[in-house]
Amino acid sequence: MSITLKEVAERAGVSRSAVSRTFTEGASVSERTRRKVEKAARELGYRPNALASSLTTGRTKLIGLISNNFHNPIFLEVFDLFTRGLQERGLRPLLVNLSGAPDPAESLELLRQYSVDGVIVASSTLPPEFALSFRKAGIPVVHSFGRMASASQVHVVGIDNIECGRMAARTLMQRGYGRVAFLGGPEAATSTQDRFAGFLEVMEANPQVRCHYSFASQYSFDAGRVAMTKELITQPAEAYFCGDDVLSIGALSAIASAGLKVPGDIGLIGLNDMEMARWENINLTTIRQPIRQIIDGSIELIASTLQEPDRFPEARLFACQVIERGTLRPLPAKT
Amino acid sequence: MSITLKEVAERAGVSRSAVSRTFTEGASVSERTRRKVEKAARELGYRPNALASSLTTGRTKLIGLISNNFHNPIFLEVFDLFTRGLQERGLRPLLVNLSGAPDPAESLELLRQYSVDGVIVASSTLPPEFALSFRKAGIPVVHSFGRMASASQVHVVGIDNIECGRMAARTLMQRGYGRVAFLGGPEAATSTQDRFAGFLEVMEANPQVRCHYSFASQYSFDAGRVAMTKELITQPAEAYFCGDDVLSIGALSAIASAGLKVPGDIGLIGLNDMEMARWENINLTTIRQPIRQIIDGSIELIASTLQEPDRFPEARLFACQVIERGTLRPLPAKT
DNA sequence: GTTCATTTTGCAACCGGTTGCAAAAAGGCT
DNA sequence: AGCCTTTTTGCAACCGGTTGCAAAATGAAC
Repeated sequence: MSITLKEVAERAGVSRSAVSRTFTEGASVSERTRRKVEKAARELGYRPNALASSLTTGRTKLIGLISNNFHNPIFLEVFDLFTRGLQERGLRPLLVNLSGAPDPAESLELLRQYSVDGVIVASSTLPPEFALSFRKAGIPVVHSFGRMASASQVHVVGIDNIECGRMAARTLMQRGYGRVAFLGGPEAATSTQDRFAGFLEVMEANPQVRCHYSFASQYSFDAGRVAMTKELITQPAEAYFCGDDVLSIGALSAIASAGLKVPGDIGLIGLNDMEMARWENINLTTIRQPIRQIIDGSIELIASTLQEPDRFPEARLFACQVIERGTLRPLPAKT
Repeated sequence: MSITLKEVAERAGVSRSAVSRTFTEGASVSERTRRKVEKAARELGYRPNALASSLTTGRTKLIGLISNNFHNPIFLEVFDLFTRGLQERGLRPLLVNLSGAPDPAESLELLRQYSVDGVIVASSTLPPEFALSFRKAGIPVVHSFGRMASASQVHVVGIDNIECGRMAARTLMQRGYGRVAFLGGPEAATSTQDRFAGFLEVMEANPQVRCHYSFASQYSFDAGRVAMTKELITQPAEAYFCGDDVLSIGALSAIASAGLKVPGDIGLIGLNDMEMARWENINLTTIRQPIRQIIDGSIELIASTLQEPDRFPEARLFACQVIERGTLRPLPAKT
């Protein structure tokens, strides 16, 4: 079916090695044979079989891209940037969807079977141990959007979620809210835990402000909507820090349905600054997570780790920033 | 690094063929050796190398998943469903992002190099010729969300975009709008062309209604916003059929910014029924495209084509349906 | 035209599996 | 036990490449 090395060799009147060498960076071939081979290859439409060569070279240029966040619109951008960035470096993303909760261990075996060169775990909810299992199997791995453990064994690229929690709390304090709440994603998600921890830390330093919390079942519009609806039944807070923009938008929707106004009746601050947050009909005040930098950093890191597998584990954290829009009451006038 | 066939064979005290056969469906192995081999394999943590075996079997179980729609939130769901569905059948999606406009021909070569078993082109904007180039190269291909050409050479799964255009036009007619417009995606997109054609067809049968049209530069929020902003500068129509929900939402945003009301001042109907369309703060009247069926159908079709490569090209089209929400004026009361 | 260093080339073995074939083992029957 | 059929097994070749090594070709220097 496909053209092979041998056919090109025959047509060019050289050995198979000669053909292989013409297509191998930095191999020794004379100008004359190179031209003969290239001509024959062109005429036949030959392209070396990447899988066959991987057998001897040990490199497939395949990168496992694993995620379980297929309900958060921000991840469309994440996939876009990852695939583009990997492609530009000649790497091929093999996508693994962990949403249906198939056994994570199984995905390791799967990617081993396909001898991927490396793995990117793009998830803010998977525990560090998951990424670690790849490293233990000798596969270079980067955990994007992951939790930064102090003595981490794997590369992590992302943000300081604890600091984001603090930042959100401080922002609410500045606005003078007297009763606030944290509306998190799934309690098992490391990102939720950390954002919550940072939030609480600041709140404990401000005991005059009442504070409570609840958790949505997942990072999705519907879950956010359900959680906020529950809040509205009992006594809602004056302002909420939602653990993610998509939750915020679900919450906004619940608030609108209840006939309440934002930020008049209830204030809201999200996290991520996803595309929809700036849509005029949403206009969400939020904390921006620098997606592009996180992804570029992740790709850069996995690429370097392919060259140098025993590279010391590293954490790259990027600063976040409050984006002022229309879902929090304005700062009180300066005295 | 990794455990190989040979090591398992030695430990189990059998030949390499015996080991290979234990892991090959339907090969002849006695119960006794199978057990010996399985024991040895388990102890060593052996997994056959999928790439190596693909060399002889000619099957990689890799499926190229190609798209250029990384700015339309609907595609997050598309990727979710595709990856899940493929995984369930033991197929692995190799993702190719055509957004950065890299040469389409290059992506064919790339996927040939990785000897994918088949290809799914998930795009409503790529021309039929693109999918065709894979078929010509002998690679099974399904074009999802593609244009149904009458004598198509490739499998197509999707909707009848022309009929959707008609449906939108009829819906606007029923509401008694006197001046309507089509706000399409990129003019080069087959889906836009077809939706436009259907729309025009009905409008020509209703010459009493004034009608004009314009096109956004791509299927994205921003492009929709820009296009509608331009419309508002000149004399806008009473109601618009937007070629896609994401355009509609951009348009909604432009309308809101101009201080106009929907559906009071301007009516809007979209196409897709993406998740955000039902968010209360958007609440878009739209035409639902049955994503799940399209994707299940695509996967089913590519899987069958792997078995039977010369299967006759087939088109599977699914019906669409108007979803009534809040961006069109209500039907006039019955007389 | 030699001689020697350097580059280019082909041979053959290998990467990790699969598979046709013939020999060996097992099973059935008289 | 002997014969025949069926199943199981290992050998060896192959899939499409790469690569160490030694031989052949080239080029430089004398």
